[in-house]
Amino acid sequence: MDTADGTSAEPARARARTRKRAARRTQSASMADVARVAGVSSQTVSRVSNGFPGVNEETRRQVLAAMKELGYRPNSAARALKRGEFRTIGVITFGLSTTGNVRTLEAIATSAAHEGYSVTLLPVAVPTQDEVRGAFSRLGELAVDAVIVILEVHLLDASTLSMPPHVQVVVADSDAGDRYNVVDTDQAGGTRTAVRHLLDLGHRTVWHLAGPEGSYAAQRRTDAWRAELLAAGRTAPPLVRGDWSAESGYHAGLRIAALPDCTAVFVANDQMALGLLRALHESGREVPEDVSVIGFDDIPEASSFLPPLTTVHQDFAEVGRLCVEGVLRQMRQDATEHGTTLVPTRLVVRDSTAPPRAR
Amino acid sequence: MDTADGTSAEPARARARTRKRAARRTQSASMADVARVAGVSSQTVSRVSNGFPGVNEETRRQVLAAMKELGYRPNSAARALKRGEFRTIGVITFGLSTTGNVRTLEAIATSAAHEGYSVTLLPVAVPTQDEVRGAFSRLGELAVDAVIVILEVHLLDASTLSMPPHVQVVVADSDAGDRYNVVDTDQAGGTRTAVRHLLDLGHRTVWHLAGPEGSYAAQRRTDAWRAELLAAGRTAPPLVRGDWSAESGYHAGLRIAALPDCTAVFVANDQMALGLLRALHESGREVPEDVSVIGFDDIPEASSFLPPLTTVHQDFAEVGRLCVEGVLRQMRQDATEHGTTLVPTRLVVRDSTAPPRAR
DNA sequence: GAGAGAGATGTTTACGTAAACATCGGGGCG
DNA sequence: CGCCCCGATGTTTACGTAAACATCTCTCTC
Repeated sequence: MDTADGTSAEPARARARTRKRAARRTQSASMADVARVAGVSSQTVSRVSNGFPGVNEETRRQVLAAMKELGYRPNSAARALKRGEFRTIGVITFGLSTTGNVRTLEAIATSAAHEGYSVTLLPVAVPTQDEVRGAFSRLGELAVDAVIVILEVHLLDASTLSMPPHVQVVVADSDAGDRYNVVDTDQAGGTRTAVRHLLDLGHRTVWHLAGPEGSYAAQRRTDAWRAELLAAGRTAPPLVRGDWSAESGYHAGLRIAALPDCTAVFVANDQMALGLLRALHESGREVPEDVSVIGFDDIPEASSFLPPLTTVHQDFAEVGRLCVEGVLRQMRQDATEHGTTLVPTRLVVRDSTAPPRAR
Repeated sequence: MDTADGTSAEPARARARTRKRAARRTQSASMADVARVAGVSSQTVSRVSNGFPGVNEETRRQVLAAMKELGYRPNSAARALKRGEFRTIGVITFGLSTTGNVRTLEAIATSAAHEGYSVTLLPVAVPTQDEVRGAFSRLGELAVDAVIVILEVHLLDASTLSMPPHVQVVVADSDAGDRYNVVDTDQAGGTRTAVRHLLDLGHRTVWHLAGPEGSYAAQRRTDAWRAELLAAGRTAPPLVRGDWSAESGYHAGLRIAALPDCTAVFVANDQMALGLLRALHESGREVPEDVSVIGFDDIPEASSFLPPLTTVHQDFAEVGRLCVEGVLRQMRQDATEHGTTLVPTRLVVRDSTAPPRAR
C-alpha cells in the first residue's frame, strides 16, 4: 500500500541500501535510523546520545524511545574517528605469571572502567628487547590513547620506548628514568622494615634470597637489604638468587639449609619463600625456631603457609589505581613533568619469624 | 605547472587544513599525507598498506619510503569504521583472583595477538546478575567483534546473555547450555581419575572439600566425585565446603582433621589444599601417612607444598587457545551449532597421597 | 595493426558520528 | 511595533580508510 514496498519514488538508492544492510547480517541501527524513527535530524540524536543540553524535553523523550525501539548503540569506531580518542588504555605486560602484575592489572581494569575507559592487553611473549620493541611498534596502530607499562624488567632503555605522539605513558614498578612517570611500590622501605625486624629480634645478620638479575624490583630489594645491613653495622652474607618461582626457592633453600650459621632469611617474594620453607623442613631445620623467614608481596596464600609467613604487604590495587589516575591526568593536561610516585608497604608479622635460638 | 606546490588555485582550504593539523598537537600522518609525499593517490597507499597485489614494485617502494618518512600509522578507528570490524575480542571475567582465570586470560591474549586481534578486558566487580548484565550491556557500545566469557558462576541465564547482534560468544568453564559454544576443562574426567587413584591406593572412601556453591566448576567436580564413589560401591561422606581460598581450606581442614576415619580428601583446588595441609599439620595428622590429599589445578607452587601435592593438572593455556579459535571460527562462518569442547586433564602424582596406614 | 585483455593507478563514494554553521520561531525590551 | 537575541532544531562537512568503479597504458594475439 504505502511506502512499505518502495513506491519507486527514489527506489534505487534506498533499496540498495536496504539490501546491503540486510546482507550484512542485521547491522545495528545508526543515528540516521533513530533519527528517521523519531522524526528528527541525526544531529538531534547525537545531542541526546551525548547528553548535551538544548534539547526539548519532549523531543528527548521521543529520541530515547526510538533508540530503545531500535536497540541503538553508538558505533565506537565512528566515535573514535570523529573525536580523535579511543577511551582505551593499553597495558603492556610480560606474562601474567607473577601475582603482582595480575593484581595490578586487575586494579587498572577496574579503575579504568570506573572512568569510562577500556583496557586493552598487549602481551609480550618473551621479555627481550626485540619483543618489547615489537609490542611498542604494534602499539602505533593500536586503538589506545595511553599506555601503562608493567614490565618489571630492565628492558626499557630510551631507544625502546619510542611512543607514537600524543600517547601518554606511565610505567609501573620499573625505572623509566626521567622519560616517563613512574608508579612504584616502596621496595626499599618495605625491605628495610623487614631486615630491621629480623635484626631487632636479635639475629646477627640476615641472608637474602633474591629475585632474578635484570628485574628492577629484585635489584631494589637487594640494594635496600644490603644498605640496611650496612647501616646497622653488619656484614652482608653472599647473595643467593632465584627466579621468583617456588621451585627456584626450593633449590636455593637446600643450599641455605646447609649453612649452620644462617638464622634469618629475607626472601624477595612469597613464592620463593614457600619453596624455601619446604627445603628447610626437608633438611630438618625448623621455622622459625632454627631459621626465621620473611617474604615479600603478601599473596593471599601466605597466611596458609607452614608456618604462616611473615611478609611485606604490597598494595597492588593502589599501584594500579595510581597508574590509571596518572595517565588520565597526563591526557587532560599535556603536562610533562616526570616523577616517581611511591606506594607504601607494611610488614605483616605472622609465625615465620622469631628470635634466634639461644646457643 | 602542476599541482605540486599549490599554485594558489585553492589555497584557503589547504592552508586551513594545515593550520588545524598543527594545532592538534602533531596529529599523526594520514593516507592523504603519505599519498602527497609519494606522489600517488591515497588508494594506492591503501593498497600498499594492506599488502594488496597489483602495485608496481617501484611505486610500492616509494610509498613505503613516504610512510617511513612521515611515521605513518594506519588509524585503527577509521579502519574499524570502514571494515565494520574491530579486530578485538572482549573478555568478560569476574576478578582475576583465581589462578585459572588468569592463565586462561593470558593464553587468550597470546593466541589473539597471534591472530592479529587485540584483547579488551571487561571486569565485573561483583558477580551478581545485575553486574553481569551491566557488563553485557556496556558491551554493546564497546569496540569488540566477539566476547569470551570466563565467569565460572551460575549467573549466565538466558535473559542475561543478550548479546548485541553479530557479536560472537564463547563461554569458558561454564554451562551456557545450548545458547553458546563452550570450552570446558574435563572436570569430570579429572575428578574421577583423582578419586579412583585414592580408591586404588586402598582407601575405603574419599572425602571432598568442595568449592563454593554457585560455581559451575565446583559443582561439576562434586558431582563427579559422588558419581565415581557410587560407581565403586562406596558411600559418599558429607560434603565440606570452602570458597576456593587457602584460608577457607584451613578452616574446613580443621573440621576434617577432627574426623578420625577420614583417610583421603579430594580438594576442589590447590589453594584450599594448601590450607588443608596446614590444618592437618597443626592437628598433628601427617600427610600422606594419616591422610592423603589430592588437589585440582596444578598451580606452579603445588610442587613446593609440604608435602608436594598430588593434583589434577589443568591445561589453561589450551582452554584459552580454543576459546580464541572458537570465536574466530564463528566469526568467519556464521555457524551456529553450539557444543562443548572438552580439554583433557591429567593426574600428577606427587607426595601427598599414599595407601592408608594399616590398622 | 587492431582489438582484447591484463596490470597499474586514479576517482568517487560511503562507513557513523559530531563540530560548525545555518535556520526558524517567538519572547522581551526599547 | 520592530528589532535582537536565544533556544531548539536542521544542514553541511570532515574525520581516515577502503570498496567499487573508472581510466589509462602496455603487450600479446590473430
